[in-house]
Amino acid sequence: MSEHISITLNGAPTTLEAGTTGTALFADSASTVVMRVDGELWDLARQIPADAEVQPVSISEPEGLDVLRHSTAHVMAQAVQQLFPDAKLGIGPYITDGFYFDFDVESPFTPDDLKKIEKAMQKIINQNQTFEREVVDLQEATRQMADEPYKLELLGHGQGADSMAEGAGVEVGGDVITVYHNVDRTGERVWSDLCRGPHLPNAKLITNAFAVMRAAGAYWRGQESNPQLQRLYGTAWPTKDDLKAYKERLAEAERRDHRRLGKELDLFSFPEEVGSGLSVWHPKGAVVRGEMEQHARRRHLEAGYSYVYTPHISKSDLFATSGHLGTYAEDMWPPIHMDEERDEQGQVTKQGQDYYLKPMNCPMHILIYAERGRSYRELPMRLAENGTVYRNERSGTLHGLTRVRGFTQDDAHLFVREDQLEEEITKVVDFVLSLLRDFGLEDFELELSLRDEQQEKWIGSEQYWESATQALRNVAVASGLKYTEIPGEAAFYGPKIDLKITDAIGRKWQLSTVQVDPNLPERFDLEYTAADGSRQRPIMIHRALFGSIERFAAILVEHYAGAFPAWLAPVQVRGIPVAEPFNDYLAEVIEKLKRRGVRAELEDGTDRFPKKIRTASKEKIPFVLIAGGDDAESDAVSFRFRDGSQENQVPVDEAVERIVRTIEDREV
RNA sequence: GCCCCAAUAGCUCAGUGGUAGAGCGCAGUCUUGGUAAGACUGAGGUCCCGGGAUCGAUUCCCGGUUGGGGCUCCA
Repeated sequence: MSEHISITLNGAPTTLEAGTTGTALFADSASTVVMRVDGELWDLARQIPADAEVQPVSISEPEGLDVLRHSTAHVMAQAVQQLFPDAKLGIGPYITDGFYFDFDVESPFTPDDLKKIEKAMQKIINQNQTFEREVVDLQEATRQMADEPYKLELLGHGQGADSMAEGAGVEVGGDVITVYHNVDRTGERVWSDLCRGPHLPNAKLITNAFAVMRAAGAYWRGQESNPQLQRLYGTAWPTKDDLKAYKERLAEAERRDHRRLGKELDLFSFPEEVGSGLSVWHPKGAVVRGEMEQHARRRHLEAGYSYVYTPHISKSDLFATSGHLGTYAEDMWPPIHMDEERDEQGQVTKQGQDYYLKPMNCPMHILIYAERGRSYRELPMRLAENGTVYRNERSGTLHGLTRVRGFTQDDAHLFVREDQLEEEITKVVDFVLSLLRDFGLEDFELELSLRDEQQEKWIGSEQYWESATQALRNVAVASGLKYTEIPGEAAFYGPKIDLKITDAIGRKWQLSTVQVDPNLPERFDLEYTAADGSRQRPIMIHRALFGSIERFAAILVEHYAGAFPAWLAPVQVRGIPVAEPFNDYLAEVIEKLKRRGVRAELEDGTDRFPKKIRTASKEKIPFVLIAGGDDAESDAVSFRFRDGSQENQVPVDEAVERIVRTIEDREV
């Protein structure tokens, strides 16, 4: 005699016997790993309540993958504590493409340990362990976690428990406290963790499509003042093929890595003698960079920007006025102390001065504005500079060209009247997008950093915030791009819009930033004379487009995997004669191209023909021109393109035109 | 800055308590006839730097430099 309840299953009303679990309901769907009950993810083993709205969640959909990875993290932690009984548990959430788990252990994990852990995990998985959910009260949770100091802290015991670390939400954070037990075939609880869940019904769903990827240090709760734990990163996928595809994706990213390609293609380097995070650009890299700069420069001039040049170094007063020495000092290089004189006793007879390398260009541009009185007729005034700045980045943060200690910003500062703000912001964002598209980037996302409700944090008038925010929002909407608003992320003086791009293999990069700033004009007491003769204060817009030219070049290297479009390619054309007798014939063709401004060269070395083809191919040269008997007879050349395709006996003049046109049109 | 790992020829990397190797690249010679590696010969090394224990260190230990993976931070 059983009671029935009605529920909504996948949107359709249906009835069930009371007490039915998800396991029973979805018994014939092997890929279902959890269920969504009234919008929340539940373990299948839970009983479905009356009137619930229920949907199955498959292992291969995003939320199912999260669960798979979270459960794999539990299995890993179980394996670690099996092998290292003294290891204390930190947190173990799922992340993009995988998961991690933090441990407090005596000594860090070795590569050998990782293999052992993986093995132990496989053993556990093969045992068909299940995950059991237990709802407990604080007291019971405390009792069960008595040996886990970090878990106790999450439960609110100990210090610092009030500030929740990111990721801690997977441990606690629901309405109730739950502990998950790993239960073996005999029904015995073999491992437990404080955890919100949900989990897979059975560990065997992990199959063998998982891997422990690497070990790294990580601070407890992400705070430097906290103890450093050992973090193990892992990944898990529904099938072995998915895991293979993931590893292939990583391998592809490695092949495209700008540090690797930068060396292989002889673009740039970081000489140890120069110093950490400081790049030098070799001839080929300088071509790519130079083309980028040249093109951007032309576009800027067309858009009404004026280029300026400013020094790399300045007396401290400038950065005191700008406020950088107050708020940004930690990121600045230590000062150079100049001009101090002392007498024989070592007493200072002439006071010295501190000079700083500039961490930003804005103060310099402001000085240009402030050099003389300005009229409202001069605004907007758009000052642009490829300005090299130096920042004292912490050594551990440096990374290839993307995070360095000296880099060149394609920086611009726009001085505008308040009534011009909205229009100018619109123009700037449109300009940024249009220029980035010239470089073959298409996949953009915008991020609006706005103020929040805490009024006292923000300076400036209501009207100013209103119009600046509205301008940014309008332009975001009009762009048709995906955008998110982040309240509270604005600088204290103004909102900003950041632009992120996704490259050819799906990685996201933060590039351009447009920031509204009435604060620096205030600090430097900037003015212009308005139409009515009154003195007014301009508003500044900071804008970097590539962000850092070096970093942007690196992004392009990775985006194109080193195979630059012809207009950016260090070598655009290589002529390869089929055999030596055709050297002179081909040399003439190359000469014609050079006269048209094409970066073309003749390969007249002693390698044999196929070897020369291979070499050109490895250098990713866009056009290989080949000439042999058939070509010479008909006053033609043959194309070999980067993809291996070819086109034979193209008349020389046509070939030249085609190459020149491809470069001019910035085609691939 | 903190934790871990690494550093050997121009590059990628083997290797060793008794001062060192491969492939590619480079140079030379002989070659060169149609789309990803012709053959041979050769040059090239302060085994990152400094200190220590050792009869002896590129190898072991300590410190530093640079790079890498993370944490944190960010263009």
